Amino acid sequence: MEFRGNQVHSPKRMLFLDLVLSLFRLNGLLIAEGDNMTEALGLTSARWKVIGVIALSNSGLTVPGIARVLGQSRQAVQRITDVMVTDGLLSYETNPKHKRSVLVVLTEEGKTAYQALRDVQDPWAIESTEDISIEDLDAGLRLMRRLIQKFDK
Amino acid sequence: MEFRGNQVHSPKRMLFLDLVLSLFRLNGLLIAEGDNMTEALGLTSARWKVIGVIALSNSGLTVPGIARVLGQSRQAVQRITDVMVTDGLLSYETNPKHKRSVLVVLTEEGKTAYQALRDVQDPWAIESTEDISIEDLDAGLRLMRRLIQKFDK
DNA sequence: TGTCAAATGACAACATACTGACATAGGTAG
DNA sequence: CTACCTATGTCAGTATGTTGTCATTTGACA
Repeated sequence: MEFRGNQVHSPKRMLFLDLVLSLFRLNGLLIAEGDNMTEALGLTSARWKVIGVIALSNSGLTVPGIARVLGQSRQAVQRITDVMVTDGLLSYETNPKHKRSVLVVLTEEGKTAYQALRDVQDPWAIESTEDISIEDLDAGLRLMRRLIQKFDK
Repeated sequence: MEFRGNQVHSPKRMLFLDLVLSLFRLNGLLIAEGDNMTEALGLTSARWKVIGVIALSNSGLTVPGIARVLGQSRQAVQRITDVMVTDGLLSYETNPKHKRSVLVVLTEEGKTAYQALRDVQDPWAIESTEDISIEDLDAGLRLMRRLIQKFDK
């Protein structure tokens, strides 16, 4: 077979693959940003993701529930939450709706950590978007949600 | 301290954090898509990322160079390329510009794998964007590039 | 009620990725 | 040319995340 490394690319296809590569790259950069930002708080990317999801939820969340929000396996979340319970950031509470699947809640220490997270995250979010219009952000968000809906089945 | 979980959020800040969370989610979904797509080819996400970067580069790439494109640590890329050399997909060639830092190139088997990757990736890219306009894709790409430039320092 | 598929917890094996540390090569300023 | 800083290869340790498996619980349905 001849190597067709220079074959013709459809513009739309190249655009989309560029988008995917950029998304991979930005994903890594954002995790690094978050890690740097929360380093002083003793948090890591895996931890502030979990804290964020729990803090934003109104009702109680189970481990598989957190995993569904984050799009990760329940085992990965379980491992993180176990460590965070040991560290005092989270606690497991009995779930009236399920005998085995407990609810994950923030302890007082966890709430303090979330507040500290907010205190660094808010200025960061403002600064990061200071020269980007709300319209551009909204368009980007809508595009990603369309793609998420397409792939999340 | 009182828990301020319901405090006021600035619209732009919420929009941006929504965008970040969606990006995390979409990142995971795209990797899963790629893994499913390339499962039959014996590739994994880490591998098709490396193959893609090498195939798209005109000049030779070193391990740290691939890492820079992908936004990953050189050690992580080194581990992947070592395995891929063992498996016959890649080979290391002497770098005229550097005594120790070799160039990573696709072997014939690697080129075949890239072609097989293209054969499944192209229809996927077309199908994934069939109801999205080029303008929307381009706007999303420009937004991500702006953010990448902001964080990549 | 009895049965069975789905959800969950628990454990294990593996893949991926980061950081730190140290030695060597390359490039540059003096 | 020397000294110094950066880039790179290499090894080690750790964190994160996936998949697979099995037992138990839940919920729906005949």
